[in-house]
Amino acid sequence: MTKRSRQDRPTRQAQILETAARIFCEKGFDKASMEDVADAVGLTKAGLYHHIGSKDELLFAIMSYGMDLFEEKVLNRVMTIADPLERLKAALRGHVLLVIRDRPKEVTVILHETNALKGRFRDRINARKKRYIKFLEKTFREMIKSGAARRVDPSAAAFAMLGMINWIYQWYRPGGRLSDEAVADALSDVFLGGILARPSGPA
Amino acid sequence: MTKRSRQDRPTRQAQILETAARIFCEKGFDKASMEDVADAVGLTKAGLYHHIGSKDELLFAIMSYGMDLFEEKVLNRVMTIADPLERLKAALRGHVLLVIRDRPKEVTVILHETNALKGRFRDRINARKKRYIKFLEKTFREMIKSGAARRVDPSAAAFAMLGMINWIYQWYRPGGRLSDEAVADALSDVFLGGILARPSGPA
DNA sequence: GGTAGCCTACCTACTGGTCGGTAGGTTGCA
DNA sequence: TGCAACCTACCGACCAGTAGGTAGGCTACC
Repeated sequence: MTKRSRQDRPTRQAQILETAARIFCEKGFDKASMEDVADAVGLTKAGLYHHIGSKDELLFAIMSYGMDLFEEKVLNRVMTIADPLERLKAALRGHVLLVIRDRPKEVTVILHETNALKGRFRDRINARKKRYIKFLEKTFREMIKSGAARRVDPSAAAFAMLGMINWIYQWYRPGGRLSDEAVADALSDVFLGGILARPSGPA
Repeated sequence: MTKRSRQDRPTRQAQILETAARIFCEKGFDKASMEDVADAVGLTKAGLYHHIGSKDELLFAIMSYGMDLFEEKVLNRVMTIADPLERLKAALRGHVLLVIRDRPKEVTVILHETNALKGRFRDRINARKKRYIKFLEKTFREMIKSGAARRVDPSAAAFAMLGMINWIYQWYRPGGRLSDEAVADALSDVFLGGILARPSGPA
């Protein structure tokens, strides 16, 4: 699969991945034709197929790269934090900032084209997603045990957080009223502290 | 566009909508062919086209019906509640229960095929979505003013809530560990009260 | 240093199949 | 008779993928 060149061509494979991610993101996997991708890379369709095995395989490669990005930039960096509260805060903020500031098309493709992948490809991506969910659930359980969190349902909390974050790409556009940091702050604030005023005591 | 029959055939149109919604939901709009829909309805493709104008028009009709459902069963019922806290609670619970218990395929199609619609069709659906967002933002502002809510950003809170709810269809499967009511309770709890135990006092 | 052999990276031209949509005919009920 | 509700048969467009060729570079050996 991954062709290697000494160093005269470290680009092509990466360039194809990046370009295809952008196009799948813009037009959708089904509506984007391989000719669209080939044109954008500056190849013919047959030339493109010299580098990749199939459209499905290309999609899988994009998603795998997206998961690599997420795990490298978020999950792996926070997993080792001992205190569950700090771990959650870091994951929450890191995840939001990843999708809001870096906006990797590869991650958006993961979110929007879940059903486009089939069989083993799909299973492998889903397994990596599940790993993150388990991580969140475990963190919530530890927070509850340590008294840092209320007795919320860990699974529901995990999916609520994921929903909040994974929906961002549907509405957030850079250059809006709220800055990247402001959005990250606001969403963290809502998720951690909820909407309601404290039932009693000072604000 | 919408053909009308006196009342001998109130079924066909509705049957087509419902069936097409199911199929678009299962296979995705792009991958579902009009022959798939026609077969499922028990017609040929040409027979199906006797009732509808185009595939896009069919998708628009499905989404419009989905918005009708949502507005009738949720938005219109809670809009008149005077107290903003009770209004929000009712909207939150009603919305979650709609997507979790009734699971109208039409609503799922709205969420998953946003980009499939183009031009005026898209604008009309988006306008109805925007109306709901404005409603939520206004409710949050009233809650803050009345002291029922913390000083969260109303827009961010609205999108956080929408993300949480609109993501449900990605993970919730009936018959799981949590009942419909339990999921509605858990998500309401997380969103209203947040994750943290009584905080020491954030800004 | 020349050349044979081979390889990577592409290209042109095509296939088999699918899909949205339609023209024009048939059927059966009012 | 007239019209709604279908059908058969088809079109043109497009698409994933491929067969088979070529240009140019690297390597090995003389």
